[in-house]
Amino acid sequence: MGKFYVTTPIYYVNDKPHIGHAFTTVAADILARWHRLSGDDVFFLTGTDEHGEKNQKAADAKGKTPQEFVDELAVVYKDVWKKINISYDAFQRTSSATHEAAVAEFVSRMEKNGDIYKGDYEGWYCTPDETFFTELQLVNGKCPSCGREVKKIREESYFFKLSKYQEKLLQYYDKNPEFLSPSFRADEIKNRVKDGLKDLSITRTAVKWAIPFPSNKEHTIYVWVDALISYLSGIGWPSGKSDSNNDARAYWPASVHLVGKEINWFHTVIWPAMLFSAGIEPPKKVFAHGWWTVDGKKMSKSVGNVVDPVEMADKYGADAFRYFLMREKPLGEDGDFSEKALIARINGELASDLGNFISRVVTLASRFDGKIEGTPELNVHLNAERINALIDNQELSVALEEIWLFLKSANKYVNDKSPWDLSGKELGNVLYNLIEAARIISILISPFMPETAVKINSQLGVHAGTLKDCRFTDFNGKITKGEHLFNRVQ
RNA sequence: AGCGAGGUAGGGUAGCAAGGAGUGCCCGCCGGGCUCAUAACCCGGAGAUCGGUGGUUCAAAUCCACCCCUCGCUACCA
Repeated sequence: MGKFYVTTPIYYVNDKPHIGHAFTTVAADILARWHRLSGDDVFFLTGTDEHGEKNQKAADAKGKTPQEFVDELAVVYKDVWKKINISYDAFQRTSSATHEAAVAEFVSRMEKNGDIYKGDYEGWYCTPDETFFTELQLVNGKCPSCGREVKKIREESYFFKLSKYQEKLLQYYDKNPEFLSPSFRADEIKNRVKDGLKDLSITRTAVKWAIPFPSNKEHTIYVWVDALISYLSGIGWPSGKSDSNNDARAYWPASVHLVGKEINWFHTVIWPAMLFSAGIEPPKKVFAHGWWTVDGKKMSKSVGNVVDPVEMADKYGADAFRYFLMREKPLGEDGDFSEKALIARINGELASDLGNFISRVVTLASRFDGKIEGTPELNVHLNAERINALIDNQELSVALEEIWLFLKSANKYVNDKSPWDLSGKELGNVLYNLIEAARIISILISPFMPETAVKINSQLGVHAGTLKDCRFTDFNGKITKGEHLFNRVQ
């Protein structure tokens, strides 16, 4: 029984959550729930990244203070997570007082370590887009997003000596091969680090809605540096006080940061280097997940194909949506979302395989007036260790596949045994195997589909079990036929 | 351009590091079985020059070389 600390990125609150946010957060939720089932001491952190010029401008436009503005947006996130049953332990906001204190302390430690110096930041600025670009990003010397002229801007900035940590990072990667996950991302990062690291500009003078730089209040701290430190401030670092009233400092180093592949660089290079500088151990693993396309196209506001998790949960149920996200593609890979594919999985796997199985088993058992007992026979098809190992390795879609193999073997067992032709002890034995299989399946799917697990348990008349209960034992429940778990979508 | 990932029946995937008959899974299609169940469940079948060319080998989806195609990343006012 170990400690398990999992994080989602803290999301930039410029818009409401879409399927991408939901995907990361559901995956983290399942890892957290699974580790709770296995008896681990779990802490699950999510939150919102609330500083930056964009929020400042958006707030101005609405005649609100930035704080009022982000207060409203943070609630939107919390509501969505509630809707899809996210069981986070703390929700960290970068505009909170405890976070700001943590950032100031962290940056001061970096400075004491001699890793911060004053210099000039130089970049190409596109005035209409209000965005900075690097030399490399420019397309034919023009703005890469709108194609218009850009101008060179130079301003005073404090820099972090990222370059100093090149060797130390490479050593850390080699000693901790799991840190760069999935493995196919490792070479990508290593090669780029080997090519050399440039020092990082970590303060700004133009952004006011941000955390002040402690030793020069004319400057504010670059939002990414600010945001990364939330993984520490969210568990109460350094004071023991946190916004969740929970001193959880002992959970560090994090077991796994779940991040999108677009922000892998920040988490696997900049963040561990910052931690080295502040004298803190890096996280054990950063897992970069893939992206969703929608109906084969890139998801974007202008195309109008952004998938709203709340709409999906309303239409198909939170469990079905969660199941689809985890089953359709491996966490690390890209994949495609479509309602057609979602409906296919609901009808084929949730209604037909799972729902129908529970239905037929509960009906058979509820008509039986003998004692449901016997000898385990179906247990040979259950591979709980493998499922556990797969989830430990973030292979959630394969884990579901493995659970479904067990489910399918149970469905086959019904046909092979033809319990409708049996009676007495013989029937009691078949029902025993089926009911126990149903009870174990309910435990195994509970992290993925918590609402469904509750429904199955209530039909079987048993309490929610843990991973220890995933074995064939005596059945002591009371069967009550209930509603269908999932209805077919026409 | 550099770096990385990928191209396997109609669609989607696993297999590739440690070569051994195209082996597996899901959907779809065709045929059969069953009647407990949500027209569901179970069984069988058809369908693939494993992106292309060349090489290594007794043997290549798997190793090597070259080529074609698809996709991602390329960092700093997110």
